[in-house]
Amino acid sequence: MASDVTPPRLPRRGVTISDVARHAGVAPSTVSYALSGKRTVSEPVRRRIERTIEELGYRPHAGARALASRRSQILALMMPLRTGVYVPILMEFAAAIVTEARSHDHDVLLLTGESGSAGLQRVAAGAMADAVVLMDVEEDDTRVPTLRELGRPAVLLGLPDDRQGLVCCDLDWEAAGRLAVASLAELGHRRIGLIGQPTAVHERHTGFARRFTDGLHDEGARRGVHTAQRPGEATFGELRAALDALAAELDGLTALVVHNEAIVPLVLEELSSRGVEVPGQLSVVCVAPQTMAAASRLTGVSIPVEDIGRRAVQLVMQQLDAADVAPVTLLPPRLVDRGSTAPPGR
Amino acid sequence: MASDVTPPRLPRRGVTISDVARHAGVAPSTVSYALSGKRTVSEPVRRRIERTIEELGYRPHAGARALASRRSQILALMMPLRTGVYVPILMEFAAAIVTEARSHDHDVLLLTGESGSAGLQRVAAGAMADAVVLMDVEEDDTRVPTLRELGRPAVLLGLPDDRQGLVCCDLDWEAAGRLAVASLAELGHRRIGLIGQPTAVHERHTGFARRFTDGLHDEGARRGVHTAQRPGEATFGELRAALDALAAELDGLTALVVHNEAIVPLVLEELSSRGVEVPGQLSVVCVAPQTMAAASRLTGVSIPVEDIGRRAVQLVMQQLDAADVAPVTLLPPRLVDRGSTAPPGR
DNA sequence: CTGAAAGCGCTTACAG
DNA sequence: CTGAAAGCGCTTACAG
Repeated sequence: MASDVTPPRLPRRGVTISDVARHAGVAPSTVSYALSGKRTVSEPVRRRIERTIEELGYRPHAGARALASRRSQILALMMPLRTGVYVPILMEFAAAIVTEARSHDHDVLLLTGESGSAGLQRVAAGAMADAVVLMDVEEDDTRVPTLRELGRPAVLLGLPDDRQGLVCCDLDWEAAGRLAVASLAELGHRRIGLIGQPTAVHERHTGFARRFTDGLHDEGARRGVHTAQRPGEATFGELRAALDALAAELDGLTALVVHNEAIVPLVLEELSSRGVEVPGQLSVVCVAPQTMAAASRLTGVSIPVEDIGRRAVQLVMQQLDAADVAPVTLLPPRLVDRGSTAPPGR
Repeated sequence: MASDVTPPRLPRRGVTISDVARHAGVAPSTVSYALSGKRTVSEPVRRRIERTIEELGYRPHAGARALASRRSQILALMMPLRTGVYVPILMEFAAAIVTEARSHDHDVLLLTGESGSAGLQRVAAGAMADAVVLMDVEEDDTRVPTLRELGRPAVLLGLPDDRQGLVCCDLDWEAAGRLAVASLAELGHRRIGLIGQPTAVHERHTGFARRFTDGLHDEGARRGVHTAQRPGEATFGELRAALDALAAELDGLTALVVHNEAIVPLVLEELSSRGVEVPGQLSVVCVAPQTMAAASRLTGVSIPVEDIGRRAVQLVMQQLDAADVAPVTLLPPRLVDRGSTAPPGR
């Protein structure tokens, strides 16, 4: 154990704002104002302070700042890791949220696991976080009542049934479902199948899945188009069964909508191994993030993951700035044509 | 805009430790000691305090605590999102780290993006985090010098070339490579192909990929076994080319090692569509987390993601407790037989 | 076993 | 345009 890393490395007393003030020949308050810009500071003084900060390597103590200003500059991100969710999308959300938060001078605290309400309580009531963003919100989400009690600025990614007093942000999933069907219907398709989210996601009553299928079926009904759906599970066997079931239910299926990121590559492979030409024999529309490689060959309703994440942070920052905020922000879906749809019939 | 959510919701002056003290008829310090356990508090007093805390819904102010105690109870997790990394593993690490951190009464601050050294600086020098865990460490990682300067407790997941004074934790990737070859060699295989990490990962000089291949080839050489490798990219076309190239280079290939999580399902599908029986005609060993569904049909060298993540946090906590810590902790790989290997020859 | 007090390092009215 | 001072809400020696 002779080679062990000698540890403590005590938080060596850092440079404080008073040190900076002394070296620059000003009062600590002036340093503070120079840093925050909340009061005008004369050019020469400001320059002197900036130079001193640089020289001494001064960094404001986060805790002290939080205590005095009543702002931690921390945003809590609750990201439950539930079965059936497509993890890369979660990470893309997280990255967008971190990036946008940083641009508002905030850091992001990551809460995972099932701690739900307890985590919210600890982090918000203890003033560890100024605000919170909740991901993967269910229709009847247990975190909602807690969130309301806390009375902290928050944004939910998703729409719970009871959203009184809360701010929500999401893709307009119903419009996405409509768009998928409408784009195919206008090409002349009359029998459209959907491979959707895994059963686990539906059973959990995650709103987006239901809103998407509602939009899709409703638009189909409005246009006299036959639609049918099967859940998408992540094995070839189940995928094959689902495709066969759709073909059987919709005799003469000419178009397929895939709302399941994990399955897109499998669908492509399966169709090609069956010798089904896309779009010659079957039109395919997928619902996936713009960034997803496997989806790059398919016409799709793109999920603007980065936009949603950034917007969520903006909404939370506006609340911190005491601005009025719309209770529901739904981002419109966009259809990106990548050539995998065509009029039906060979 | 009449329906807008009325915002500010000012951080309504919370209950403080003095409030609790007054209501319980004790000094604030006694409340503090009752909470921290750093001093004995008589049973009746402790009970009174606990009841009062419950009644008033008291939560210590994180910033005040950090300022007074010089501990933020926050662990920073640097998770660069680089191309070629398998995102679900990152999330599994993150989840394990959050869970273990919570069990040590710490929360996790998430740093992504390329902020590298700047992020470290801000978070550690500003006392926002007590310690840091770095993921996806490269052999010549630019964050290493900064980390050393900061002198904060830290653990690197991975082994940089220069690790003087640093604490590292990882799977023993070289042993994993040896184990994969040894297990096949002992069955009698003499020509073993490897589908490895994507080119992007190798080019970045991420140490684990090189250590794995070094171990694999070296063990092969020691045993007089022919080995060859190709990078694994995420499309069927490239996978087919790689398999063909391996078969050509190792005429009479009887075993395949797959060290690429994203590709495991594709490999299985491709082999089955080629009519190759596993393990009858080809033995397959994959290197993947135990939790990965697609790998559940293959004999594998399992990556103990959760163990590594938890251990990393333990190592960082030991440093915070001023304990001596081994500079390098390598977790041994484990072979899990799931029946996809057999002696060669039909 | 418990209390009174100093101090952690900032921000922000209050003065000038 | 700038300074002196109070205060944010805790923890931890110092006393008893």
